[in-house]
Amino acid sequence: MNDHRRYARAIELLRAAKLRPTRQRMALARLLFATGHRHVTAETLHDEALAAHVRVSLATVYNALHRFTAAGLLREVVVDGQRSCFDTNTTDHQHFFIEEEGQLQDIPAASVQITGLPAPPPGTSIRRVDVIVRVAKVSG
Amino acid sequence: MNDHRRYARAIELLRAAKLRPTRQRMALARLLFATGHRHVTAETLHDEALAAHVRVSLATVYNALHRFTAAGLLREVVVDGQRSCFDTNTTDHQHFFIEEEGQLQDIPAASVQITGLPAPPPGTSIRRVDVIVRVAKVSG
DNA sequence: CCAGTAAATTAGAATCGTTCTAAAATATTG
DNA sequence: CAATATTTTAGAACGATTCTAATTTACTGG
Ligand SMILES: [Mn+2]
Ligand SMILES: [Mn+2]
Ligand SMILES: [Zn+2]
Ligand SMILES: [Zn+2]
Repeated sequence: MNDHRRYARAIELLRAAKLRPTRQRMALARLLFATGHRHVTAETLHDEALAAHVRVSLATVYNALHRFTAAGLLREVVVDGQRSCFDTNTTDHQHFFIEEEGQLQDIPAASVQITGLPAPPPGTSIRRVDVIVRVAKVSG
Repeated sequence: MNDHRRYARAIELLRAAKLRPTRQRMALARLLFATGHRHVTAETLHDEALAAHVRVSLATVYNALHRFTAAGLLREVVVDGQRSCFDTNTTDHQHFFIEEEGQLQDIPAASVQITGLPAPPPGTSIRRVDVIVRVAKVSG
């Protein structure tokens, strides 16, 4: 799926999710979906919007990220206890997390196999299996 | 294991980590290590201490959790972006996370196999592979 | 179009988990 | 015990996030 297609799909899904296509949401959707997969925090996206001369408040960025996530356009990735990270790649995949940089990097889902998972606790069902491979820089 | 023995073990662990065995640390170590493996947050441990009539500040609980972690007595588990969770089980293992309850449950490491991990990004090495199986309650 | 209504945006306050500060208390060493 | 280093602590500060309530914007039916 190319970028233009993804952006078109985002607008489509906004409508399907009954989210009004406001100036702010369109601009954020474009930043998020028009140039390949992204991992953003509320603050990085807000900074990016301001740099692109899109006037939008931080509160609206938070609102949009959560609405987009609820609509299935984004996925939240938990990497550290301090900030939320949002991923435009909603397909099944895992992440490298570079500790020094706080940077995420996708691992194609297909390459990783998880076997031998026991049954979930009684009365529950598996929603998602999150794999974070924490890596650190090495000298050399 | 009786009280006296537990005290001895707590002191031993703290000494090995070059941490002075203060009243607060001993009490927290006893709560953490004397009754099987635990998953705690700073706040749950603080509440527990107060309930056990151990006078200790929340700041000291945070300090202790971090010192214990640095000393290898605890491991930090990231489950959501809002709070830090500490695990007395420092062996290689994974977790079920019950979303409604915010509860962690151990998965024995031996049962799970992860294969097909690609090489880490250039200039980095793998520190740890975190697996969180997110489960939700189902009716029935 | 327009008016009426619902939804969204916003600045700023509030909240919450966590960390920091700096002063008092405690442990260790000699 | 004195001298020193470490620890504890209350409370302030912090940073990410959420909330509030007033304003603005989008939609709908006429
Ligand atoms: Mn959230
Ligand atoms: Mn926080
Ligand atoms: Zn990703
Ligand atoms: Zn565990």
